[in-house]
Amino acid sequence: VKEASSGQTSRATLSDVCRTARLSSATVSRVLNRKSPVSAATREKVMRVVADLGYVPNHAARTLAGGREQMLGVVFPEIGNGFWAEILKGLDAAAAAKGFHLLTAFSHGEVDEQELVLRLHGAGRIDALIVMNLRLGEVFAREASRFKTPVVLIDRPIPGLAASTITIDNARGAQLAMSHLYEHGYSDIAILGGDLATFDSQQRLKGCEEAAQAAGVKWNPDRVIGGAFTEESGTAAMNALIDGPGPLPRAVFCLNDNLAIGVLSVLRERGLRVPEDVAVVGFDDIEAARHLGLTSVNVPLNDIGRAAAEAAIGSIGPQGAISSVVLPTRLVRRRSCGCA
Amino acid sequence: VKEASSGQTSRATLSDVCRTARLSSATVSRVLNRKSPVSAATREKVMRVVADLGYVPNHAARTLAGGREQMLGVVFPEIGNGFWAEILKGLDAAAAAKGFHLLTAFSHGEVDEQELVLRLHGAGRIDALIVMNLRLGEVFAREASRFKTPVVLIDRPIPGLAASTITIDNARGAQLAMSHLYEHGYSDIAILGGDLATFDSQQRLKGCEEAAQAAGVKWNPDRVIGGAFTEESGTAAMNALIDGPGPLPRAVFCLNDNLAIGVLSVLRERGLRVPEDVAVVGFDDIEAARHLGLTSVNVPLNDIGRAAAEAAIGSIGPQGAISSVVLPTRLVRRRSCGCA
DNA sequence: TTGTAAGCGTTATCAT
DNA sequence: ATGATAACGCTTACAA
Repeated sequence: VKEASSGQTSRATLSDVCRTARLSSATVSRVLNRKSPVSAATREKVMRVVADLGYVPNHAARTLAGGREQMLGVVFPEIGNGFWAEILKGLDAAAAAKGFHLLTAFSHGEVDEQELVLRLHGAGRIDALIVMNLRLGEVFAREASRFKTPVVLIDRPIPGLAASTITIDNARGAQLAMSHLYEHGYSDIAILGGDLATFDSQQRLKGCEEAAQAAGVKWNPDRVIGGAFTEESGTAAMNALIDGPGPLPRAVFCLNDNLAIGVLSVLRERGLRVPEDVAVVGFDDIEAARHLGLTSVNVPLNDIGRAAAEAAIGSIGPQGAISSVVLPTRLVRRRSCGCA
Repeated sequence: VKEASSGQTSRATLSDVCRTARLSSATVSRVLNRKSPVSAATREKVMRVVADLGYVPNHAARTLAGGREQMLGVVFPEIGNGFWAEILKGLDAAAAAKGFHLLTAFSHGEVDEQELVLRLHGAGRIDALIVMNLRLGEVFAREASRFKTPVVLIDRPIPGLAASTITIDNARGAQLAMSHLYEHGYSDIAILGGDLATFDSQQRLKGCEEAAQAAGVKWNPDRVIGGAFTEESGTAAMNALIDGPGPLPRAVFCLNDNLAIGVLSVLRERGLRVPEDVAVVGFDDIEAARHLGLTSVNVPLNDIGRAAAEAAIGSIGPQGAISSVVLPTRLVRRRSCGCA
């Protein structure tokens, strides 16, 4: 064992192993990489020396010599609901299972986002890139499509970018929520959304409409209220609903839980009971939903991460293939909709 | 621009730049690394060619040639309260500001933990390692102290490991909480903890005792109840408190918010009002605290991340130094303690 | 100020 | 089955 002046172990190298084992680098490399012909005796000797010396292959050298980075780049938006935390766990589990590491980064705005993506790519630090919910436009998509590094999109496809995508069944989730509300006997349901032009919004709205048709209820676009996907937007919309000229809806379906949290607080402050006066259902099933007894559409975050990692790893190399998976959503029933 | 058969851009290399600019690799490298003497004209020419070719230095080669990885390893416990999410953001911001990337990994249990730490080290993929709240024992510490890679500990120091540490002022936080409760006029306060042998627990308990002394209240160790740092443990303890022979405490200070959440739910179910019948204060100020109106001791997660990244980066290389910082905690007052 | 050349630690292609 | 040896793309003394 070599000792540096500081007294710390300086890494053993391949040639240290070669010297000690009296073998060539080729042979040692072969046993280390489980490549073709090596005698059992040689293999054993090498393994012993490796263990003795505490040798661990240098990653940079390996990569440079043609290997893979064994690393997945992951870019999350800095802002946002914090979904990425649970997704990241799923990513990690799946990546670790296949010997991959995660290089995570947060983007701050669109410019930063592009720079980040380009930089991760360019330096060749990653074998594949996973990006979530970003604002990357089509111009960027065209540029990105020239990358050698495969890309996995979480949340929505980007037109013009040949990338794997992991999405959830937004329409089905919304449909489940609305159908459940109809089953409770509520027919006048207001729908609170954020930016209605969003991919997610569009899909969820489609699900709402399908549920209405299935329930034989006339679809009323006037009951759909846009805004932002925030708590504040929820309180504003609910206040408007109460103070406005129209009748108070019997139920409110919020296109995400943040909106629902805002709605719930308005309802409580103004003395309206949930679900007796107004029933409320959210979307996303964030942790707060549990604490508030909010019925909500669950999004399988962990599975999303897992699927993303698998898609990413599966798309690496010449054998790699683009894939896209849609994960199921399900309704979690709590107090706010009228269930026990 | 070279084109691979697939039609994708294959990365330009240093020598491509050299050839195009009619300069030597040394010169180009110098301008790229802002090293000593290069004429303005040369610099400009190189920069133009670099831009033209879309050249980005290959990271593996750079590292192999003696550079740094520019990468911080981050190991979080897979289980746990999800604190790491916010901490990670702080880490990312501080690391990105200094041109470092983050290699994140989750540990599953103690064995996996050690293996993970050793592997990240061994492969030489990281310049420093940041670990949070792990169960690494002293045996491991002795081994780890021989690493060349510096280590930063988040949450608590490990005896025998020369590492930088980022901790919070647990004692002060608990003291603030208890003092506030005393100020409200409550003198009979129960303290709910998890594992009381924990570093955090010990410090928080010390703070409680100090607050009692400062308030002139006799410190009663019998009012300290151990268990686990979970919601379930909180409900169990609160039920015991209600059903037990002793008097119902006027206030409960929970050593973390999970416990407090359990307490709150018991109180609601059993018709006891908060804070009129029993006041409750938690510790950690997790997001649920806001939704529940729970007064709690805030932990500056983002700052922890930032401090950890800075400590890590500051400890790299021969100039590196071990540092340890204690971050302040503060009380966030909401309904549950008796404040508006 | 710029160029030459020797590594850095692996992998992989030849021979042997 | 094993051994030379040439890449891989970059940094950095040392020369010029």
